[in-house]
Amino acid sequence: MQTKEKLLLESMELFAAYGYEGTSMAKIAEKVGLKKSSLYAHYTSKETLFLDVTEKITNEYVHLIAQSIDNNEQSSEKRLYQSFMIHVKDLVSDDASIQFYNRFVQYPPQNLEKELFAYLERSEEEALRILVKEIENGQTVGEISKDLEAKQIAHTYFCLLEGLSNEIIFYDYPTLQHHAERIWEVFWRGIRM
Amino acid sequence: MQTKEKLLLESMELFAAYGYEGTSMAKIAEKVGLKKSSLYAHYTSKETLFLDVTEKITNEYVHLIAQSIDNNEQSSEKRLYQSFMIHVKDLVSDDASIQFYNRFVQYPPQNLEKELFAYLERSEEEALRILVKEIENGQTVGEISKDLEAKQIAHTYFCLLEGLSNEIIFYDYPTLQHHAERIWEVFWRGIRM
DNA sequence: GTCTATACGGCGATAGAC
DNA sequence: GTCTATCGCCGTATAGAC
Repeated sequence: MQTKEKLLLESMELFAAYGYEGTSMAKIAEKVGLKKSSLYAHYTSKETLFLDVTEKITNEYVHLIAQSIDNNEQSSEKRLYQSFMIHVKDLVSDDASIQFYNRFVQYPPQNLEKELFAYLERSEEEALRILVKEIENGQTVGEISKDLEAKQIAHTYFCLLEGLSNEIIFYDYPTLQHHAERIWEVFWRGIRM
Repeated sequence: MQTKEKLLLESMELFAAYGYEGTSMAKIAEKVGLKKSSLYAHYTSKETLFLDVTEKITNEYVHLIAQSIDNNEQSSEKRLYQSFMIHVKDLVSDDASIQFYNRFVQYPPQNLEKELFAYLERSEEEALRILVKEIENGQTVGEISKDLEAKQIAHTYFCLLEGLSNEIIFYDYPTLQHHAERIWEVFWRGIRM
């Protein structure tokens, strides 16, 4: 792997775990196996490095949502459930890119809010669009109630995923997965025909 | 107000907004109206100040949950809805203590994880206990489905609140409130008799 | 209890040799 | 592109006068 790629990956993991201010260029350098001054041969500043990571992660996020929905399940219910559980699996398996995304959506570092927001707004809209499409499909085939707006349902879906992401810290994999299944049960009862 | 009280309050607001590493003793001092060296007459370190804030906030959090449930509505549905919307109102009205709580539940500062966790575990359990009690009551009087466990429903409830807290950054008050009402609709459909 | 002054370390970033 | 050396700044924290 190229040094620059490695730099993006390793710094992303540190940012996800310790935040922007909690991650120093020295720590990144150590993880990559360089001296910190060498990092500046690849990036002119910590800020530009962070924003490059952000760009990469927001693109991956949209891709992940699209792919998880595009599974081989027959019914809309099963497709949505599969997608939901894939996301949960990524959460609990310590997927750093998901953690990076969730962390900085909520708590952008000072002075970088504007640039960050530009990336995140784009990906949030795109992810919502993908989900709304699938839900409308479920409404058309008569699986999902037409009393609710597709957008409203999609918002609830993401809201639950984000809520679940907050609980990783308290529970282990089997517990959270079980928990996610119970939450899905409540959600599905809420939107089914 | 005593200096020490003011110190707790003002530093809490800064921690909530900018995180632990993002908040310096100098900034806290400036907000309180002191020089930063004077803070050390009240607290021996930034860490002990932060942990004192944490203790205060976790106590307040449990109190808030208890109080919001203890409203004058007649039905279980209305009591739970009221409580949900009070929490949402606090979220959108920039209630710093709620933001402090949510932020550090998810992203504890390095080296303080253990101490923080001790406080948070206690308050999370207590808050869950309070909600479970109200839900069981709703099941007894026949408003809420007995097909679901009360604990499972309570978890979903908190999960939605936490998910909603993630969205403050994107929406204004009326939008988020409307959004919360729509989410409640889905939730209630999911748990009602 | 609050101030001024200061210690000391870590931070992001740069210069220049190889 | 990576290194050593170094800069200037800001972080937490302390000493001592008032």
